[in-house]
Amino acid sequence: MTTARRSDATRAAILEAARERFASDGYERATIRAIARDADIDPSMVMRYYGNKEGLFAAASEIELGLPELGSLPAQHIGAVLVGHFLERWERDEVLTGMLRVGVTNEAGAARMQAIFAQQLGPVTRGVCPDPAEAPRRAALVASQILGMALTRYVLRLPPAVEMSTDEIVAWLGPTVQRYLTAEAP
Amino acid sequence: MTTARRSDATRAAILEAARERFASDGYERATIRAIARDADIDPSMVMRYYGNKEGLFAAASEIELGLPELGSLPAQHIGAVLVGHFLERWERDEVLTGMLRVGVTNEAGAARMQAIFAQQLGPVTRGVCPDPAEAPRRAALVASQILGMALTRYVLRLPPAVEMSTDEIVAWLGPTVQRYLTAEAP
DNA sequence: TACAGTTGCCAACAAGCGTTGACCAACAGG
DNA sequence: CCTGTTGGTCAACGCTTGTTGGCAACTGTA
Repeated sequence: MTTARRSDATRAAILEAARERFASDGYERATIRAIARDADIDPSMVMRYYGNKEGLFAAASEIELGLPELGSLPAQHIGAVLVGHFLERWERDEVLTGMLRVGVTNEAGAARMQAIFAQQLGPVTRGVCPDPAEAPRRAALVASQILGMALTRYVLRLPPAVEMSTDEIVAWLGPTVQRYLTAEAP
Repeated sequence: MTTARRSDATRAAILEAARERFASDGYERATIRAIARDADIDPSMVMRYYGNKEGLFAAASEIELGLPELGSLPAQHIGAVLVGHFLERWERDEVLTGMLRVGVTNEAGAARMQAIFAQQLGPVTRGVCPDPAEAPRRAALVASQILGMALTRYVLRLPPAVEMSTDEIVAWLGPTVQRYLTAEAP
């Protein structure tokens, strides 16, 4: 275990500012100088503590989806629970929106996104779909619908998608996700 | 009608190079200099013919989805036809992938995307969903699923999404889109 | 007190960006 | 022929970017 450093506060401030900037501006437009300004420190500190911009991004994009255990839930409600959980997670802060934004423009961001979904959504699906060998495919289908809603609602902001309530979205998307998870392959 | 100019070939070369660059690199990283290099002309020509970078983007992102008339189709196959059409359109060239990439990072790109879907997908849904007043919402739901699949398959390239055949995708997503279009509100 | 390590700021670097204006060659109409 | 328009090149501008190294201030140890 490493002992606390005096610069921990600075490191944390940088990381927080970086997350916000990456989230709202994407990788290219989130400049180190702007991040440093937000964190009220000198740009060179960012370099000292995170090496370079890519290192900063790697450090800033460690994300926990915090998915619930689905095994203990009534099987026919899994879809709705999952959709609701993602919506809640998405509206809590801008981290996931940022990840999406960066994943689209940046190769490293896309890789990070692949890893997050494979490691965190994959296991959840493995327990509930008919043929475990098909779990990755089911997970990808679920991801396509959930990321698609996130894209239209939080990034592109298509008006009808923005105006829907979370309950309505759950009611519409829940059965879709449910089917992707538990239905027999078509 | 405007008569042909000697510079039409140059204009077209710029536009084509711009579309490819915007598609593969996104708005920020697609530099005017790189576009000009691809088109084998001087960067200043881009400025002369398209004013500035935003003008070039606007000119390069006029997109025709070319959606079919759904009125004449068997009502229960609309979903599958729509999904298949989008997949085909998406794989034909990189224009839509580029639009997606730019729409995520750039305000003007997002606006353009809103317009395209409102003008081209909106009318299609209006004819087939139970309550015409709900058409925009239905269109947004359809867009969420179709754009979500495009995102995971063509931009993020999640392996399971890439490996699925177009037929499989149509079989999985078709019923979803069908339900978003024609089912009673949940 | 002296000294080494850490933390931070400052000024500068090279490179790349969008953009501009001067300048030349080819053409068109009189 | 001259003249004005069009198509195109070239060199430069002002600015921002990521990144670097030097230098001052602080902290903890001996």
